[in-house]
Amino acid sequence: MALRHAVLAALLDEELSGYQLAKAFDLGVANFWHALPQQLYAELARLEKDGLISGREVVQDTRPNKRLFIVTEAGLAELERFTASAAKPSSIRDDLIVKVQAADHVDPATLIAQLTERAAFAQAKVDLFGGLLDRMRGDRSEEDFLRNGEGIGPYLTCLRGLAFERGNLDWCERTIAVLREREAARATR
Amino acid sequence: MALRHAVLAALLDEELSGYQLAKAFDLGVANFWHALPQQLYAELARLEKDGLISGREVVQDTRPNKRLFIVTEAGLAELERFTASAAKPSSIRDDLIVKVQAADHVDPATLIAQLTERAAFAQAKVDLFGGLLDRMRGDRSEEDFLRNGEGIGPYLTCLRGLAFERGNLDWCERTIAVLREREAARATR
DNA sequence: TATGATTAGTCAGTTTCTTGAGTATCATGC
DNA sequence: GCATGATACTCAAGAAACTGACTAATCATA
Repeated sequence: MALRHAVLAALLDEELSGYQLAKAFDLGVANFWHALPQQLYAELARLEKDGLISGREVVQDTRPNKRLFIVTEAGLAELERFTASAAKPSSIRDDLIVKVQAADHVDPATLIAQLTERAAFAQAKVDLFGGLLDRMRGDRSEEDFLRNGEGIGPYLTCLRGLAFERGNLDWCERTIAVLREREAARATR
Repeated sequence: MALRHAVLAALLDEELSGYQLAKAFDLGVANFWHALPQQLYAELARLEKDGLISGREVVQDTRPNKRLFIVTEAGLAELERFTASAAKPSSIRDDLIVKVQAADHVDPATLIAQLTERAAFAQAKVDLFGGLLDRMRGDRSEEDFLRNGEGIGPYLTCLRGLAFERGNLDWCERTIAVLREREAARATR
């Protein structure tokens, strides 16, 4: 039951529709969780049923109507309770790392192609997160913003996302370089 | 079906029992995947049924008997196929980051406690991975080992694990510092 | 004027992961 | 001499996540 709390946390700062939430949780801005639209709509229904969020219908004439959700008092209390509960340690779960684990038994060129693709993806995320941080910070310095600003939660999680993707990028580049060097060494042997 | 390939990759370098695998995939050395014993035993059974690994009974007199598994030719081919298939981008999924996302609405002291705990955990992992890397590398330099050594797959994945935990550690410490400073600023206001 | 993309969602089915309990033997420490 | 923990594994049930298909309107573009 952690998606539950991720949704609550996302709805704290803005009133969002299921559709908007889905965009945020899809590959993109979701630097602190990931989920598919189906999961989110289901979770929103459960959260509303349990009184942790409340939705209001917004009638639109040019677009289909939508429902916007906000966190209730009960929802905030639930988040507070969640925050105090023990967190399980996060661990990496990544196809690409599994592939590299098998590096000694598998075609290096294939691996390099995969790593290159991932590096590009990571770079795009780094740029995206960089931009998001700039926007949140406005014209203030990071130190000033974090000391005195409002809404630092999203900023801090975005910082983690940025560092994570930088880590991905560095590792991909390093690994590509290693594999290339070994290929070159093998060719001249 | 990625646990499947994670198990195959883990069995490439050593012949392991389900129990040993479980230890590796539990909180500990599993720097490239995570799974519980029940999942692993089930996956091993499936893999053997599909002919991707083969097990042999080892009779022990002081301990319960065990079955050791190795990857078959078919298993290696399956890994090769997997390596060439598209990898889905990995994303973070972490309770603690959800909690920090809600930082503006939640008790800072609770958050700091959680972050401190996680920082200690991350530090332990950093130490563990550092030691593992030393052992794999032996007396060679990292450059030399990665250029000419054998079994660099596990080394490279361990490097990613190390960087990831360093990232966790840095972020926890930074976030704790920010929360403390804001607490102090609030107290004097 | 089709074609595809975007907004806004729903439904069904399957796989994967987690929780919890249980079995059995042997070694170690108090 | 009895509790604790390690080795080695199994079974069942439930929660969470993923796959894939589907409705229905509007807007952009070629």
